[in-house]
Order: sequence, then C-alpha cells, then structure tokens
Amino acid sequence: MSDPRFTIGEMCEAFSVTPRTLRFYEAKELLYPERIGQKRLFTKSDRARLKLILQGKRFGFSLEEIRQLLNLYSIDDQQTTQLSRTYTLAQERLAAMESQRDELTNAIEDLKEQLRWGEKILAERGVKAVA
Amino acid sequence: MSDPRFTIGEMCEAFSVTPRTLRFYEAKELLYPERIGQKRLFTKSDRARLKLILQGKRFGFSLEEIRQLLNLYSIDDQQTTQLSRTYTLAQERLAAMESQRDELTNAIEDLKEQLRWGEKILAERGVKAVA
DNA sequence: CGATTTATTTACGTTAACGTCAACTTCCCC
DNA sequence: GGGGAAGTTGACGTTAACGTAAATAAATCG
Repeated sequence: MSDPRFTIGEMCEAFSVTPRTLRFYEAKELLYPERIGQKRLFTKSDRARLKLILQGKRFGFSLEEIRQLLNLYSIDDQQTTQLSRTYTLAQERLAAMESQRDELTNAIEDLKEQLRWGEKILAERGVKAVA
Repeated sequence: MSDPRFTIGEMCEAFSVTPRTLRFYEAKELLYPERIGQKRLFTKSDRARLKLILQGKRFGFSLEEIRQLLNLYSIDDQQTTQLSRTYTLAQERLAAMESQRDELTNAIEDLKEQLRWGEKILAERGVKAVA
C-alpha cells in the first residue's frame, strides 16, 4: 500500500522530457528523487513538482523563479514566520502575473485591430481573407 | 520638414537600451538605420520598430519570432499573396497569445486559492496576514 | 553466461541575447 | 591642434537550459 515509485524512464515517458532534463532539475534542486543504490526513484511528490515546473516554464518563468515558487508549496510546519514571508512573496508573484496578463490583453486588442485593418485592405483588393 | 534622425546615443537614452543592443538588433535584421559615413542614423520607423521589439520581449517572444512579427507591419505593396499569408500568420500568433493568456488566468486563480488557504492557516495560528 | 536494455557520472558543445574590452576614426571645442 | 566625447568594428566572455557523447555499472532476458 506504500506510494509508488517511478523510474527515470517512466517519468520521461509520462511528461515527455529527457533524462537529462530530470537530472538537470535535480542538480538545480527542483526535484529530490530518492536513491536506491545509484538509481533515482521518483515519488508522487516529484511528479507533482514536475508538473508545476513544466507549467511554470510555459509561462516564461526561469527555473530559478520556479524553484522559489515551488518553495511556496513546501510549507515548513514548524516555522510560521517563514509561512507569512512566503505569503507576501506569493502576492508579489500574483501581481506580476496579473500585470503580465493585462499587457497581453492589450497586445491582443492591438493585434485584432491590425487584423481588421488587414482584412479591409484585402477586401479592397478583392481577395478573400483566409478564415 | 523632412523626418528627424536620431543618433545611437539618443536612441539608447530614449529607450533605455545599450548601443550594443541596437547594433545587435541591426545585425539580426530587426532594425535598418541609415548610414552617413560609418555612423548610424535611426529614423522614425526604427523607433516604431524598436518599441514593438521591446514590447514583444516583455511577452517572452524571441528576437527571431519578433522579426517575423515585424514583417507583418512592413507590407509588400506589390504582392498581395504575401499579404494574405502574413494575415494567417498573424491569426496563428493571436490564437497562441490568447491561449497563453487563458493559461495565465487559470494559474492566477489557482494561486489566489492557495493564498486564501494560506490566510486561513495564518489566521488559525493568530498571525496577521501581511496585506 | 553473454547480450541488451536502462541507467549513471563526467564533461564538453550549443543557442540566445547581449556584456565587455580593445583598438581605431570622427567630430567638436577652446 | 590636441583632447575629450561619441561612434565604429571585431572578437571573446557569459548565463540559461539543456543536448550529446563517452565510459561504466547494474539489471534483465533468452
């Protein structure tokens, strides 16, 4: 009934990454797989963290930034002080993300306008815009 | 009444970039300043392009991606075919940006939940959450 | 038991986006 | 006309995030 462990190959298969990537993340202290002899065994926790890492990357965060974000999830039960510090850290991150989203929203609007303009030009020339 | 030209120094001042950066962008064919002898003279058009470049970078686009985006703005008046091709390219880009924004929106929601959860924990322990 | 398969460490290679000299020209000022 | 100040072209250095190759070990399969 104990938690399952995964080999590096299984992890790579499941998340579409290379072994090099997982070893690299471990070296950068983003993952902490167990060891049996030399070989790595990834836990459920490692899977959860890896999922967050890959998500973070899609948002354009650096691995170092992600490492700090991950620390938000590993809460030190003993030190409440630590907790409220990470809390403010999370709020800062949130603000950054929101402003980034707003910028994106604006850029999207601009692009849409450009597209409408382009459509008009194409229409004038009697060319159908590719839907 | 002719358009004003700007030295590399003026450009750096105006956009908070280094000369190296502007020369690099020229080498990568993102900018096309004129030349008077050896020296570069940046036009109004270069300023517009540079503004878009810096904006693009904030969205996490690579310089190569930005270069392609910039070509959307420099429309070849002779070849309409070219235009409708770039039009679809712009639509793809738009779709990518929208889905990226949506992902961000979700992540923001997740983070907010985490924060609400953290607040409760802090409250239970009698610690004020840092506003 | 020998051959794969799977994994490990070590270490050099790679791309992107500049930073950072070094070694000149050119222009302007007193 | 002798300096700064501003600008130019190399060319090597740097960081991030892995890729890739070499040499080696452990486990598995017929």
